Amino acid sequence: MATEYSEHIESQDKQPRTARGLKTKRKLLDAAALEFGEKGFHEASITGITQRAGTALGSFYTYFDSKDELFSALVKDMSARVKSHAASAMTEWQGALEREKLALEAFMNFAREHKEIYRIIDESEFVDPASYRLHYEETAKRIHERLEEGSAAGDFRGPLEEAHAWAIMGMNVFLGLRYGIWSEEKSAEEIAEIANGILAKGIAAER
Amino acid sequence: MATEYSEHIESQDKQPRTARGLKTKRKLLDAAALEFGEKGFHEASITGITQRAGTALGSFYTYFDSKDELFSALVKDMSARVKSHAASAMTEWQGALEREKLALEAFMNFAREHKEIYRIIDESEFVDPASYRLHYEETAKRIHERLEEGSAAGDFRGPLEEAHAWAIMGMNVFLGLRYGIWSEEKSAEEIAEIANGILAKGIAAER
DNA sequence: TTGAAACATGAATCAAATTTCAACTTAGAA
DNA sequence: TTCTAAGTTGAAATTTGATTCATGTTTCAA
Repeated sequence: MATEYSEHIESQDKQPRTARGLKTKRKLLDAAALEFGEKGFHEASITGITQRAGTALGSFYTYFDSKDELFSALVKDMSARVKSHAASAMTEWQGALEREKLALEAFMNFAREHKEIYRIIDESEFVDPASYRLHYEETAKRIHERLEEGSAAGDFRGPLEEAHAWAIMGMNVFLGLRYGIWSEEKSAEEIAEIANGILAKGIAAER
Repeated sequence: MATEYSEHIESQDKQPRTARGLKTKRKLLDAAALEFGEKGFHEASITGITQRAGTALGSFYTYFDSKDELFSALVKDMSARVKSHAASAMTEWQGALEREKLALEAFMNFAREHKEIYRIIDESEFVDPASYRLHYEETAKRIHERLEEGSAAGDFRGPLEEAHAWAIMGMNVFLGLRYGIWSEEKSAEEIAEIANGILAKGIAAER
């Protein structure tokens, strides 16, 4: 074993060692989020990224091994951001049902404010499938945990399976695309209320 | 006006004029569906497509103007196929709720049998956004019409809006991805039943 | 203050596809 | 049977953008 610590963490990208380097890497990351969000992975170019960042083309390779590696890093970063944003929005809730409403509302607002994040995660299905899958599997797992908690608390009927979580996640993602990204004709609250109505009582006529 | 009919339908690709040509174009289309489905748009190559089709590289350009144009044609074709498959599966139904179940079940089975179609439509979000949008807007419209019909028949509560249709579509698409494309651990019927349970009565505890 | 490591630069290199094209073959109407 | 339009072929031209690298500059610990 080597005596140095953390020396061979493979695929860890080239870390900056000075304040200047850190700043440059940050600029590249931010520029890349914009460029990828605007143009998509393939239309985006390293040239475009470095131009936005205001650095030389070559500087890109001081911090990243390749275009793919950068995209991958970005997806993981965005995924974490979505997660943490949702979590922080679900602090104040009365019941499990209301919590789901807050989750969707937060997601919708986040999508509106960060359309580039939505697009990057979505495109990872084709550019970095493993990250895409991980993102949605983890998201589904969190939803499923909330559902089971809700069942235990008597708010939800049981048993609710993983598939219920995927159904809810799908609803949320498509509503986010349609009413968050494509148009903002309706408020996030309004949309969240509609989805919550489905979760509360379905769409069947009163018995 | 020209006397010939249908002479200047722009962007109509180069139509074959003999049986041989028709056959070649068909081979290219089928090969392309496989190639795009397997590798995705950017990893796919014209070379790969013509090799699969067993034609020369140059023959591709006898029938298509570009790789993009071919992809676009394919998306529209696949979109129509999904639509018609779903429609033909929804013939025998007792009530509006059951009809939605049949629709999802059909979609799941179709996704399993034609994973390449699922992928091509999904990737069109980035390669040919207009077609992607059209596909989902039309699908949502059809769902919405079914919902309104269900309300009128007294099966569904009213009023059900466009957003309800998008929510249902999102559920279906994500369940299709998770339990149709990624794994077939559960039967389509089982998954459709779970989703239908949500539509029937939501997930809240009994009042 | 100074020297070595870190960082910045952008022209040049490399790689990988798409698309073109001129020569050749086949289909099918007259 | 003949002749022309339709179709086929694959090597070569183009295009496009990622990646390399030799040179110059800046940082910062000693």
